[in-house]
Amino acid sequence: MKTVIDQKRIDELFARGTVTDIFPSKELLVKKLLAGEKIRIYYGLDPTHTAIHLGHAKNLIFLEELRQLGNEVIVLFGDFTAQIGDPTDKSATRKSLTVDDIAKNMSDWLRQISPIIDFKDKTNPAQIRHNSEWLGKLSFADILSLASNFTVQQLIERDMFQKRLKEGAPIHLHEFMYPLVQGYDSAAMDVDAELCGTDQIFNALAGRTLMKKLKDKEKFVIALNLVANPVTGQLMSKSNGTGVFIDQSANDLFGSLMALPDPMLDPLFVNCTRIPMTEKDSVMSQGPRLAKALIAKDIVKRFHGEDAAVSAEQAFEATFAKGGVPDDVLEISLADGKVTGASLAEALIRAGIVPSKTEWRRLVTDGAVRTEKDEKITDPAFVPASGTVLKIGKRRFVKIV
RNA sequence: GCGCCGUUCGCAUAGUGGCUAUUGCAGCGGACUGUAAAUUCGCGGCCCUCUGGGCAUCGCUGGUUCGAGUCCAGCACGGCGCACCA
Repeated sequence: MKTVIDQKRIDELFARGTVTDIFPSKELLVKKLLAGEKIRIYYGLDPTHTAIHLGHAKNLIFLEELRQLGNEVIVLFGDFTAQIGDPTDKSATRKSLTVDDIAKNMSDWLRQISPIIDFKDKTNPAQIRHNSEWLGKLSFADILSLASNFTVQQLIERDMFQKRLKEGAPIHLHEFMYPLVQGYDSAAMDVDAELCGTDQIFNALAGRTLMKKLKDKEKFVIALNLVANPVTGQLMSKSNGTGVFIDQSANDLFGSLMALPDPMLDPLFVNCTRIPMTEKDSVMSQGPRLAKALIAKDIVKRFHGEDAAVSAEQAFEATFAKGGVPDDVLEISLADGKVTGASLAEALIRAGIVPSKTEWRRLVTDGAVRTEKDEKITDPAFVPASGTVLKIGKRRFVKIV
């Protein structure tokens, strides 16, 4: 496939604000793209867990755009590196994963990212590679020879290592070598460029160094920002409750996006949508709630399609703005045998709605349980009639059948 | 191998042998809202016949004690330092 020389689109892509830094320079890269030169670029993922949030996904969205422009894009699964564990942002050593864990994570990731990046395009599909393919073959002599390209002084400069040294925390030798190992990926695939988050710049630059030495080639490094709350500085992540995970139904995804704090609007618009920047002011001027809905719809559309996005918005309106009940309520049945006061709690536990009977009692006592008609349930041993719809808190709904 | 230190909730932290194991973040629920933020009030192992009661719980196993997260011994895991080897 030939590349697409679309200056407007290329400019928009690099001007959105999602790109933080480009090595050696943005001008050189853009010049290359505008000249119609096809670049081979990869984005690496370490399949250390299964939860992917928008902060990761938006990098893949960026990669997909480069693919659509006719470039050769590679999604690299770090199945080998995942076994080592990247020390980035970890004060302690990450525990090693088993080969089985990694395989499971990878198939899960692939399923989750398929909607946003096209692996099946007829003329220019995104490729999938695994770094065990080449890293697993290196002999000890190869590794030593690779290592000779770096000095301890270069590697130890990394913030993370400095921090650990200061704290007297351990730095294992295999962690120390991580940038080197990751850097070798670039050389093995003979890429022209690497896409990464700003937290990975150190590693990506190690790859740049290796490319220069081994292949005498200037590898570009495109560093994309990390999605963070501009007010609190919190990154999107599970531990601080700001992560939006992509493995959700259209309705849930829409809901998760609406629940984000307002300061996230800007980063979401810039990184996760492709609404033209020229329209940003008019979107934002509608007020945070409407702007958020618009952004949420655009994001849901990417994962689930236009129709699902529209109906997700409608369902959201009906359920939460008007206090209704969603269409797709989970249906549960009480005990097969004799129905007792404990039947409801047991059925809820079976369905995974509540973790224990004690927790159920607590919810009832707190006034969190009500019927469709907004009648509060106050008795934990309440026996609902068939057909009753129960609301537990704001977002748990069940129908008794 | 020797010495020192550590292991308490998802994460982080406190805990002079004493009854109910602290606090923060994250979480859940209520109020107010826009399922926003901020605020505010409440929850916090499990189970029951529920104004009450029972069983658990501080890495593991044993011990001392009327009583152990706390003291002792052993073990496991982790860290730091030293030594040995090279």
